[in-house]
Amino acid sequence: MQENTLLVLDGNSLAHRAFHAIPHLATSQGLVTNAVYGFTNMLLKVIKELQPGLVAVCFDMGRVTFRHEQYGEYKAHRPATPDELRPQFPLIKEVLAAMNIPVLECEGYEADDLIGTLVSRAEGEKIASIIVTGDQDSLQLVSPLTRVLLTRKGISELEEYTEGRVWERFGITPAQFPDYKGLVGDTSDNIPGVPGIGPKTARTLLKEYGSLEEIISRVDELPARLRDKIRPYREQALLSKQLATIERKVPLEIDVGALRWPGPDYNRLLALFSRLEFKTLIRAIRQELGQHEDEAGGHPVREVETYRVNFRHLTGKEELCRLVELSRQSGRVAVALSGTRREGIAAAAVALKSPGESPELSVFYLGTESPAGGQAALEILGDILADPGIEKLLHDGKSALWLLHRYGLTINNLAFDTMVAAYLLNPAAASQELADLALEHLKVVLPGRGEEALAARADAIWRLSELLAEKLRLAEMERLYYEVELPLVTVLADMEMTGVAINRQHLEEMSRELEVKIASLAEQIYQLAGEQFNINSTRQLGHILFEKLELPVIKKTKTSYSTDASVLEELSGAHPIVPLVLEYRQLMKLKSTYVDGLAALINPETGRVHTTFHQTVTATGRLSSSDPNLQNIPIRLEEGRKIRKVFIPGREGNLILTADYSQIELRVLAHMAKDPNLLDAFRRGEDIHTRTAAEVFGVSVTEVTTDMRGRAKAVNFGIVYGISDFGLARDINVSRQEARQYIESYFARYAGVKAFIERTIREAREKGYVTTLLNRRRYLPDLFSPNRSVRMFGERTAINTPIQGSAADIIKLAMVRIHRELKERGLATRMILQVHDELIFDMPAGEMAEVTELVRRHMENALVLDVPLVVDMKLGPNWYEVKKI
DNA sequence: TGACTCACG
DNA sequence: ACGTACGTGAGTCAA
Repeated sequence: MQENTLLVLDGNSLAHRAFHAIPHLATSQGLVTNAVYGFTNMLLKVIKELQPGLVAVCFDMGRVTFRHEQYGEYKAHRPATPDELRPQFPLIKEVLAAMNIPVLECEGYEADDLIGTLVSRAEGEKIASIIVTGDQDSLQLVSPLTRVLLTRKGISELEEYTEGRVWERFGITPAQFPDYKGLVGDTSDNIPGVPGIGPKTARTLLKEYGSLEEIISRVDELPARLRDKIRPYREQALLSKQLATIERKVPLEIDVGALRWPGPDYNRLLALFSRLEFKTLIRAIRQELGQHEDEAGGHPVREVETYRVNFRHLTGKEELCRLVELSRQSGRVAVALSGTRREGIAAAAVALKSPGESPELSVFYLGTESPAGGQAALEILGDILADPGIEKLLHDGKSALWLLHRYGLTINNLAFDTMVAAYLLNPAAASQELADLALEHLKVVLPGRGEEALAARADAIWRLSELLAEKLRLAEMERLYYEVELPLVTVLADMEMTGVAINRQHLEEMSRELEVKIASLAEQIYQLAGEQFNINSTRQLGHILFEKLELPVIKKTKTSYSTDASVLEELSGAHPIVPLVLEYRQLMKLKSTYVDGLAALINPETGRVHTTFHQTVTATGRLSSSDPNLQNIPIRLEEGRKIRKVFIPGREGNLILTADYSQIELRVLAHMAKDPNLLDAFRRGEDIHTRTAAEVFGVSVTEVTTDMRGRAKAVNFGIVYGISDFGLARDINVSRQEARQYIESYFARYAGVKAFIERTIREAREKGYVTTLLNRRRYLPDLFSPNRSVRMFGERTAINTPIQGSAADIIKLAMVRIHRELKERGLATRMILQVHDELIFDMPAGEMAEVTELVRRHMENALVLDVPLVVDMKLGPNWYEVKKI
């Protein structure tokens, strides 16, 4: 700690910098926070680096300062503070209050003057100062005891100015800054200076004469050219200097000693950050606090209210049996597990309510690994979890199911999952971790490790369940939660555990074949390039194509030449190396991601891949899949499509059944928009793209060419994505004007769709969010961005999310019902994958009639829309050779 | 870790 | 004069 260092920040200057440096940031409720975030981030960073003993932040106050009295035009052309920034100042001051950092303001003075006054006083007491600002004017305050950190492009990069550095950079001493400004002026502050005198002349003059006053008193010595420039503007120059001079004697009552910094009020800070949804900052603070607590013999941070709960560590058989009793009496338990999928369950904590007891909520800890009673603890846990008469509340129930899986244990009656509930309340949140939810909703910091941490988690799950259940009710998402998302947790767990069988021999064969092809392509590419290089490196490839071979540059990326497929396709005819690179890329992708990547994830025990489905990741309500991602297995190009041959049924005599919704998103659109033309097309069972082509091109359905249909298909896609002429033009390779025409004639023929789009955006602006058919919600803070392109992005999202999200609602509802009926009927067919509009099953051939009927019935009737939902089914010995049935 | 590229719906 | 299609995850390079 630098006990005798004073850190002073220019609040106004830094807030402005942060506002312009941080692209856009807002809470889920639309509160704009970019400047607060940027400012806070920077503040925490400098404090951490500099460890100052004294801290203050200065702000401007009052529109009129003493400088305006000296010169009415001072800062006359300064643009008004943006509307998005102004309300962020009080928030910044709240952050400072929570940080225990004094805010200094004085009527009629600018932040600079307060800073000047503070550092002058500090110097008087031999205290070193560091000024952080984005304003060059402060450089005049640099001295042997005072340094300035100036923000450089953005806000987090700071450049340190000592006396030496000021001289190097500007060729003047810090004290000469006002003189310099007096000559050169400053357009941003509307300080006039002397017309015709630029930085170079000013520097030379100051080097020779030292000060502006000296220059003026000896103006006759100057060469005629300069003399005539300066003489008529003597008064203006002196006034300019006066305006640029920082006042160091502001009548501040505060003493430098009073700025001694006691450190932050962590509780207040965390509560504020959770209100502002600064997740990363919260995590950083929690981590820092964790470190402090771990320091042996160090001082635990007492002012932080880490959440502590009383709990009982159960060991004896009797006590454990008693827990089952208590759980039954309670009727519901919140359970937190610790451990990993590799190593198993290490411990569990159970929270339950004992009527009449005080406190009502009791928490129990069970060590499942301890030699004494570990086995018994696990059995007791298993009994409680399996008992359908006891409601289970968990955070991330699917992970818990996986942890229990190896012990042959499961959960019956999963009554609440806080992770999934929080996701519905704000699907765009960066994290749904329990610690973050506890902070956001319960305003407590969960402890990091140990028995008390697990106990606190169980307790928090109980409290969050009650809180989030009420929030779901208020948001009218109870049906979506209890009928779809919550039961889906178990469905997804079953799908993951079943896994997908893989033909490993076939996969290895493909790997060898690809290896040979890739090596041969690489050889040919090196030949044509005249050297060996890494074809995978876009930088090296760019060098070869655009520098060595001098091919025309079509497109640039932020950092260099673009070499993506669209560029290479355009260059295909220009040099024989280009098509080879395209083919190399394609095969390389297949080998590394799909062939070798997939092989690496085959579980040696089951011979299958067990993907993870993520239920709380996407902003729209879709699922995602990882490790491996089985939702992006190639299909569009034949070479890649062959990968699907390795996805096989898990048992002899089984088949792969696929069932996909036909045009589900356009059907959802037809239903939501109630457009007569679109409704009619689907009710008649027409080919939707052909019909659209006929409408847009004004021909009869029989006259539609392949090309017309292709364009119409792109228009239909575009509508769903929130269309733009630019995007459409790029996609189908026509002029922007032509794309514009297609869109116009589309909207002329489908006026209901146009009205739907306008209505959706309007409602989104009014409410701040959009909803799906089952009332799934997505907040759209982008709609309120001051940045036009961000705002338009928000508008496209407003269109796409209800459509994409409603399709997700529908297929999830179908999945829950299909899973339930397969189970009820005791069928051996297993649902193994979901790919957004498609379900894939591993099915005994003998169950075909029953299962196809069941699947179709649930998928087509998941929701009743104004148009029929149509499902296409395919059957085969693997995922490649499936034939329509 | 971010940028780039590319696979899917 | 901008800068754009919506939603994901994985592999690779290069700092």
